[in-house]
Amino acid sequence: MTTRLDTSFAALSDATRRGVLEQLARGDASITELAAQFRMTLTGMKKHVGVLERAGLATTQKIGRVRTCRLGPRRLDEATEWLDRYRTRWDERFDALERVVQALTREEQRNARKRRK
Amino acid sequence: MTTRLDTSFAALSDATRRGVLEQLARGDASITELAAQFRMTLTGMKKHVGVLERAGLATTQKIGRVRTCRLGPRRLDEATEWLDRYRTRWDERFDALERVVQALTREEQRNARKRRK
DNA sequence: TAATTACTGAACCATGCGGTTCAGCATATG
DNA sequence: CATATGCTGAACCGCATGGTTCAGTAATTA
Repeated sequence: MTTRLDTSFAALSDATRRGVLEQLARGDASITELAAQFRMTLTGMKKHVGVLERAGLATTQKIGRVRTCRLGPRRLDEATEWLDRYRTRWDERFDALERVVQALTREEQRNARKRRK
Repeated sequence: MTTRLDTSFAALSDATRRGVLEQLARGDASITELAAQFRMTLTGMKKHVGVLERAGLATTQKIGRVRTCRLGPRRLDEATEWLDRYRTRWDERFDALERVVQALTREEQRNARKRRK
């Protein structure tokens, strides 16, 4: 089973596609324009845009002979949400670890003082 | 060129690996335990752990014959950072779009009122 | 109408991914 | 010592990916 989260993260795992998203955030662009900017074939760029489209990160519309690409619905929320939830637990875990380390350190210092006595 | 961001996002694009991370957030685990939980070969699970390790999301340590896996350094910050930066611009863009739409709507309403006169 | 432009689809290629099996090797356990 | 356990590496499989070329088709422009 391949979830939407899978396709979102997979779409983001390519530098070219992240670049395209950043470009689209600055304004709509045609396939030709994107292909030129990233030094790539039209066909190649179209595939990347297809991936972004399937992940819901971009939408396209063909008017006349030019296909205009723009940012899609805010599907990134899912990815961000997962990272946030996960990072929280991660941080909790590291904080707990730190507390243990600090406790051990204090213990160590007490023992050191005791030894010096 | 394949950046660290690439490998981070790629590592997160698989449901099994995200599951492993969630599991590790609840506590350390051996390869055998993880393999059992996700109904998979030891070899298969080891590969997943390897991917997480290479992405800096997990670390492992072999003591005796068991390899214990735990969460790695907070490498996720990079991914979160990118998403945040990107989402900001995204939202700005959508907000701008909304303002335009609203402006057009108000214009439309004014015209409608004018027409009714 | 002729030429150019913008995209599209099929086919191909090398590489990598997710997963397996199988044959080991090292460490515990009886 | 013998056996079971836990992991590891190599090799394989089917399929997806990132990219290309080539041969179109449809829309503009001269």
